[in-house]
Amino acid sequence: MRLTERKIANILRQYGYKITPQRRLVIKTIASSQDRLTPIGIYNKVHQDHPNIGLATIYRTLEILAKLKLICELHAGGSCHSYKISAPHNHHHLICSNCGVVVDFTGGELRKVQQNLSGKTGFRIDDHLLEFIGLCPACQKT
Amino acid sequence: MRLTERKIANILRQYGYKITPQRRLVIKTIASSQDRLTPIGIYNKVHQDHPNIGLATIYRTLEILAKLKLICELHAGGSCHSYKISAPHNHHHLICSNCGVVVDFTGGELRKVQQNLSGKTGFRIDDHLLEFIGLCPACQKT
DNA sequence: GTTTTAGTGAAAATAATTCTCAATTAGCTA
DNA sequence: TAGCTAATTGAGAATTATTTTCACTAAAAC
Repeated sequence: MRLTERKIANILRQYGYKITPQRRLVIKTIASSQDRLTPIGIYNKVHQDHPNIGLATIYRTLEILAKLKLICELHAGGSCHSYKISAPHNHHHLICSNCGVVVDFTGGELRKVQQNLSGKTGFRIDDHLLEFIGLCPACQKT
Repeated sequence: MRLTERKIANILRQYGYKITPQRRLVIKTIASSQDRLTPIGIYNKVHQDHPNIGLATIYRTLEILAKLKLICELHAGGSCHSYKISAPHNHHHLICSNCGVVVDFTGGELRKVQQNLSGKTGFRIDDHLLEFIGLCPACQKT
């Protein structure tokens, strides 16, 4: 079920987007990173080997990938606007505030909370955001 | 337990910050708003009656209030960098994606999840972020 | 009231993001 | 395989968001 570069490319194609070398590079970079990456972080990584990719292209690609939910945006721990590859539906994130590593975990625990909340408030709840922040085992030692 | 303008002023004083008219205005504006407000949103509101307050002062004040956890930053539903007054510890937010109204709710449901996650991953978990996003009753009708 | 030091506005500086447009190219069609 | 067409690109300009600088002001302690 894990999203690979190839699967993402196929999905993009399905939606009518062209598969350009630049888009491949962005996807590969995100898919192969353990950490969350900012637009400029991605730019810097890609730029090393492909110095004439433009920053605007990074932003444009991220916009598409986020819209199709192929990547997700992380918020906790200071840095909004950083991204990682999506994991299967209903997953959340555990982020190391020191090294930035992101661990996915799944959990339907929120369904009950959500129903309860919806009943009490009358809101129609569409989505939620759950992130934990802390220190990974390696960073605790140092 | 609710944070009033006066309580916030006292806390600021305790921490050695001066209570200036500008800070009062920012605090009053946030404390009296049902919605989340962006820095510029706050600036615009305050600016109407007090045209010579500077935007930098808004940013500086928000920084202090956030550091002392007297306001909290909201993320879900597109607009990062918006703020509302803090509610008691262990509260989370339910946000209307249409009108921006924010409802606080409390819930210790996450304690178990957190312990479990900590046990499994070895992370030392320090904090978390939980927000629900949807449509409030009023906005569902229109 | 005086003093001290933090806080202020205004403008400049920096950072982040989006837009514009001419040139290029992916992917279809013959 | 070559040609066509619309989507995509890079470069830089434009816009927006945020932070810094600095001379001046004012809050709070005495």
